Amino acid sequence: MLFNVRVPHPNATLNDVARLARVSARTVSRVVNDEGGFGPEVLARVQDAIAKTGYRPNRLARALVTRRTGIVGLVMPNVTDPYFAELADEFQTVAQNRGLNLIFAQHRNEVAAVGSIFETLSSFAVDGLIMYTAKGNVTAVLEHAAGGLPIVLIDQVLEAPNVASLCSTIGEGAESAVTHLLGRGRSRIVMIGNQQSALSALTPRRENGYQRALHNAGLVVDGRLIVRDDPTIEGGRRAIESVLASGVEFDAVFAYNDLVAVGAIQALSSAGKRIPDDVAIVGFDDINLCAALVPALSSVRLNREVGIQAFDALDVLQNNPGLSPLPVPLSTELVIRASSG
Amino acid sequence: MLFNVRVPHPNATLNDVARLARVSARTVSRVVNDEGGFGPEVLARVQDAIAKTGYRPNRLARALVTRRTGIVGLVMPNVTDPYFAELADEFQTVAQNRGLNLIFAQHRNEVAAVGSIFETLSSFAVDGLIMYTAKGNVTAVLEHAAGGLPIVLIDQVLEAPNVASLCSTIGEGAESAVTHLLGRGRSRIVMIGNQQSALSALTPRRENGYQRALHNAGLVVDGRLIVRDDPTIEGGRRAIESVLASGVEFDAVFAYNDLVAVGAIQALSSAGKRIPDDVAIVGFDDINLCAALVPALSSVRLNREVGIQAFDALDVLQNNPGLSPLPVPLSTELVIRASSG
DNA sequence: CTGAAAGCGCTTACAG
DNA sequence: CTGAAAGCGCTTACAG
Repeated sequence: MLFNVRVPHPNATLNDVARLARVSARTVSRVVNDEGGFGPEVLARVQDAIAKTGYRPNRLARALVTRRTGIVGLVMPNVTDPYFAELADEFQTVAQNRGLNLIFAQHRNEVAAVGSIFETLSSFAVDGLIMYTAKGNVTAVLEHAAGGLPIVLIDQVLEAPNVASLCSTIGEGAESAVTHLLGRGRSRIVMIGNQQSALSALTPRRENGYQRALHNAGLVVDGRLIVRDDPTIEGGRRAIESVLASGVEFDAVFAYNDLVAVGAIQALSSAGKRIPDDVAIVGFDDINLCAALVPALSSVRLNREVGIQAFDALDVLQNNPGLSPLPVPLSTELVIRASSG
Repeated sequence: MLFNVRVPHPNATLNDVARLARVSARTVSRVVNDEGGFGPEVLARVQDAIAKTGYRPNRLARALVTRRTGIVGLVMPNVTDPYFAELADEFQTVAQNRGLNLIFAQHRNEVAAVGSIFETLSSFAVDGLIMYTAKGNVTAVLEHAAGGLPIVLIDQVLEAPNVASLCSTIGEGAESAVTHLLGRGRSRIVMIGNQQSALSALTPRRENGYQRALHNAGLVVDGRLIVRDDPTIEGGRRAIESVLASGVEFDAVFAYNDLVAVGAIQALSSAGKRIPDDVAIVGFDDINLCAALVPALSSVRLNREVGIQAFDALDVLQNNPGLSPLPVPLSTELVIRASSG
């Protein structure tokens, strides 16, 4: 039938190209995917037809048969946190370099959100998932991994088929930060922990590192120096205000993350304390803001190769269905700046 | 043929369900999409079969025929900027509420990146694009819009079929900020502009607003008070340092954005200036950080309904192919806090 | 109320 | 070196 009743799509298809080039769809497919196995004359005709029609492969149709979408799901607590924003940026860069695309989803630490994110992403047949932990998502992870979905879990250890775990050495990083402060002659170090993680099942790795550092230096932990609040600027401010109000002496602060450190600095400044002269301070995560502050904030930098490592781990899972790889540690590095120099 | 040689997919399909429920695929489709037109007994059998097989619709296959993927492309300069991170968060929330998913891409203000982003996203047959401007992307936008892709452009005006423009009233916001400072008795107001946008084709809307506010107050612009640098903390610091070094008197600062304001505050504090006593300051964008600073930073809040407006605009474009809607203004609102109180 | 047929745009065996 | 056929998992007309 020469006259098609249906409204033709504006976008040319493989068959349109084939017709114009007077070859089969199979041959066009070979050219498009650079498979070789066609003569120079045919190649020229096909290329010409592609140019004339403005043909673009439909990746949906391709994915339906190859079972590879080229889409990876990135699941995070929230991008509003600068630490996660910077990570999202890195994952985006690595994905782009590898010709992959990212569907982005936030779970905001709500268990229900994790469930629907899994539903949605797996219905799009994503090639895999890279996800940051939300409490209580273990069941959903296991279920979808068992169904064949490769999942790279970050900062959560789970040994199961089709699941890879990358885990930052947070405890070690915390220990090195506190050891650094001790080495600078500070001995009364406030530890600002995360109130929320204290409530969760996760062990407080920063606090453990803090304790080990003191122990290694032959010091005992003074419980009055350990405070916990929200992992935000406001939380840091409140935490330091409470320590100041308690009248306990201190000469350094190790904060749960950089935002907490910023809040601590605010509270210290308001109280007339000078940094680092009166109080040295070290944050955690080493977000971009650290270097821009005055004084610049020392911090524990998490391995920013995590993007590459995550996609590598995904590759391994994809090429070895059912594999249950060992957890991979991600290194941490103390970055010393003026706030504790 | 009862025995299939191919390895069966772990995931059940519509046909698997149909076979088990002893109905046609068409009927299962009706149930899954809640189209009605089936008896209660059939419904029960199908639901049962869906439960037994763990069937999940394959959205790729559905999209291939419906020509709706449920995926929208979100294109931004970069998420590392807290302003865009907060916007990404908002778009994400609205998308989730509407049952849509976001493929996320950053162009980092590189023209080449915009081109490849368009290629990729349109090959996935996304339902539409929401994008923040990169200089020189007009051709690519027009080309893909002409091809039928609905595009919502934010902070860039372009009248073309299948393109909607949402544009913040940045000039008005700037004007209100400066008028507010004048009303607080400040008359020597430093304007920190963006060096980069000065070089681009975009008119410096904040600077225009600044000038209008002074003009309305019967004041003349002192060119020595207008400085330009990068839109970053460091840029703000450098800008104020240069003004301080020049010896020109000033009693207020209006900054290109909040990060610039933070840098300005740092430079002012280092110089022993008190805020707002010696120098009042107003930022732009009203990122979350503003409220957390001490003193809290006044800022111009851009309409944070932009998420809803963008998706609404996309809806309109999708339902009216070829439409070239009028640009929609997005309101701005001055948020007064301690830094200029 | 239910189903058989065709097709979305591509790739995968297979044949020559 | 090239092509005809079948099929990925779904929906869209259409028929009864």
